[in-house]
Amino acid sequence: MSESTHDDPIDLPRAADRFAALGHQARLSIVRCLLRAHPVGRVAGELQEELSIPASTLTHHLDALRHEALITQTRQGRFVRYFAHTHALRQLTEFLYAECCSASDHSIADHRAAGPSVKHHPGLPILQD
Amino acid sequence: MSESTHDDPIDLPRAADRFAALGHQARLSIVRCLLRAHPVGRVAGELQEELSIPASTLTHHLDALRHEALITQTRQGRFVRYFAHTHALRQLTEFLYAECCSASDHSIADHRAAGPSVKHHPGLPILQD
DNA sequence: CTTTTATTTCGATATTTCTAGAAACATCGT
DNA sequence: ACGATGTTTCTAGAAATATCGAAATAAAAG
Repeated sequence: MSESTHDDPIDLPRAADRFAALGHQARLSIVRCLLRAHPVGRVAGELQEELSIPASTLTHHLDALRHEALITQTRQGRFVRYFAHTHALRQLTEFLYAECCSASDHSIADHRAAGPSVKHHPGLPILQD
Repeated sequence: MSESTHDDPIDLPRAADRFAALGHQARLSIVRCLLRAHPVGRVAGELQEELSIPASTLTHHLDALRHEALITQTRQGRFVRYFAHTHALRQLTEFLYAECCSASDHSIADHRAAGPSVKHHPGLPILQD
């Protein structure tokens, strides 16, 4: 029990790149499929069938995910098996969660409450109610 | 204790669009800034100063985030104040986490170990070495 | 009502990303 | 060695996204 969720916190530019990698339907499908198949993984052909896209397009997306270290690959004979890189994915959720957990959900409901008012110097946006 | 984190689970195309919205350095910076400032929020001018980008570019990114419901806005006199939409952001982390939590971290370390062999029909991808 | 401040809209350009066929490469079975 | 199968590389056109100045809009201040 030494390795619960010990992180290297991820930096913002990297997080943005990784979010971008997930920001495509085909690639997010791949990642979800690999997470569900974890730790067995899936070979490229299986992914291709699941996604119904041309092989070259699939490879392109797999490269993009691999470049961001969100998945890994290994050759098994004629097949290439892909795996979700769960640690990298967890880092990503934690990037948001770290900031998000302390934020309670006031904002949406009471927008109006956010009141401007009480201005000091003109030009300085004060919040306060 | 009624409203812990009860979700509408988010569907994949929407999740992909939202990840894409986060997949840009400027926009991720905006979101992080708004989360840190939550629930006070930030007016556009404050965000612009923090990011050091032209106003029109900032608006463009704010529109993109708003279109994906990741942030909200409200006018306060001459100012427009922006807020993180924490629920939508949480949904997004949960989209990954839901699949990710059950996936323990075997894959990276023992790629080679990937599993049993026993090939049946040629053409069926079996794992194992 | 004119000016000043805050922000958005418009428009045009630059850049990146996506898509997918064809050809190449890798490995297995015979 | 040959043929079949699985996957990647190459290529190029199409589509989407990013950038930002200039003009337009909104609201307060003078």
